[in-house]
Amino acid sequence: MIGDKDISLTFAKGMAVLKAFDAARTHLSIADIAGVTGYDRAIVRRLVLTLVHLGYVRQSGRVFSLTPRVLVLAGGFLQGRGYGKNVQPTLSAHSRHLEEAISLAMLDGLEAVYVAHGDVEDRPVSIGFTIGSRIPLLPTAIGRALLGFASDDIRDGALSEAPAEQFTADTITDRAAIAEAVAASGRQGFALVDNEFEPGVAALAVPVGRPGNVLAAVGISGPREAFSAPEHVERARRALAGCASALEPLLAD
Amino acid sequence: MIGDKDISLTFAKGMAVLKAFDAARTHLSIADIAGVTGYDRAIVRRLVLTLVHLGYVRQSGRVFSLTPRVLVLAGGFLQGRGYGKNVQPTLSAHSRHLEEAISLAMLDGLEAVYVAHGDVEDRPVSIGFTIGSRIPLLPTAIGRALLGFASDDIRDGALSEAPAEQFTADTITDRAAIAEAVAASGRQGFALVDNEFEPGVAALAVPVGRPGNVLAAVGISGPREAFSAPEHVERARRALAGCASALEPLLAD
DNA sequence: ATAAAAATGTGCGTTTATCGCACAAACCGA
DNA sequence: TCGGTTTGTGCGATAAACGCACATTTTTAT
Repeated sequence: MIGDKDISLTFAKGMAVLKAFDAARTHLSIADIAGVTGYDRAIVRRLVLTLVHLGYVRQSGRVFSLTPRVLVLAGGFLQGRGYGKNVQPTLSAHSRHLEEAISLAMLDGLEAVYVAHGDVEDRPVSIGFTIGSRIPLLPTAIGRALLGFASDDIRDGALSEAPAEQFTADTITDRAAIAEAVAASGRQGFALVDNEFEPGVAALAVPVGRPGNVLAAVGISGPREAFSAPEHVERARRALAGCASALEPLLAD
Repeated sequence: MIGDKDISLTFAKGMAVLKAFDAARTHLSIADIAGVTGYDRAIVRRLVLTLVHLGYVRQSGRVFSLTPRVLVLAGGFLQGRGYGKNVQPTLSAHSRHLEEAISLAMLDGLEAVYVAHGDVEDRPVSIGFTIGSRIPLLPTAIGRALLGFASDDIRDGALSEAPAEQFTADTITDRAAIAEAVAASGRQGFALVDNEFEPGVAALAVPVGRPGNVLAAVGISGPREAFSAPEHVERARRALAGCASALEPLLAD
């Protein structure tokens, strides 16, 4: 465990300021950031000006916003693992073959993060996820696929601590019921979620990796009607499993 | 100008440590990071352990590497501007229509950064760029398209300070000649680069925005033979110009 | 247009966190 | 197994950061 003496408080505060800029908050004043982070206004001022100085944030009057330079930090992760050369083409090829846009996500604490995305023609845009989008674990197919193959401690931790928010009328929020759904996902090697996260939307996901060591999950989503035929679901499941197999060697460190 | 007293040195050091992880360096030891950043080993140790504590970096033995959580920082930029709902679908639709994978990049200091990417069937993967990939300005179509529409000070600064590296035998490295090519790009509203950045590859790019206020650039690349027919280039230019027009309102702050 | 409220800029004394060195311990490579 | 390299750690010194209060600027409401 990292001791207090090994933590740089100033750096941690700085990262909290950087993190204050998110999907819901793009243009923030010093007072806004102080509100979000809880830090004194003078602290926030120095830290955000440091980000401006480094080029990660721009200032327009009293309002600050992120610059594309923050993408370079993500590029450090994606480029370093050859995502552009290997993962993305694999995902794109399987998306075209399945004629569904396949997404790839990874566990990140008590949620998942979109890491890559295959594209296909004329797919309806739902929530509009991008690389870096956060996905709740408990009500989503990708989340349940990840947890179903996660190690015991990670799964149990998420099942007891991840937010169990009501997204639709059908969202299961009872943690015991979610645990059972996750266990079933683990046994059958896929997760199917119907109308629990996005109204009118179903999703199917398959883990990448092996039980106890989940690297990622791949999944598709669409109007729930598209998932009502069992043979269609089975065809999609097989295709996602094929995609997962192809991706596994590319994602192993 | 931000005064020294408004800069947090510790936070700036921390960001330098985070930035040490890049396309070429994914797994780094404390000694490696100290080498890359020039900071004392003890400083580096505290800062990288802070990143581990915050979940952006993982430690395996003596080696540290980025986690998917850094993508969430990028998500702050992408999600906040609706890239998933608006920019990406527009880029994808234009890519399918043109039957070429169109990339979107933005200026970032003395280089450009890939921000989004359209996908098409069976496109050869060249360098394997991803979101966050850095692109040199002087030898690339996207770079020249950006500079051709940039404000005078940005363009002149880049022309004198951006690296003028020799990527191929055909790379123009004479700054006066590059300046002329950039000026031509600005006048004609597009840049065409042939075999200057990737051997055997040509690229075409169009700026998004208006002269003096460039928001981004869109571009395609492929085997130079594909760009040899003037009517093909003109067709692609028109399509990219249409894509740029469609994207402009989406990218304006 | 004006006044009040809110936000920001700034200086600076105080405080705390960070620095950085040296030695011990652990790890790695030959 | 041993030597070289790297890392862990403690801790006194110091620099950086804190944080408060007042001045200034900006914004909002009337």
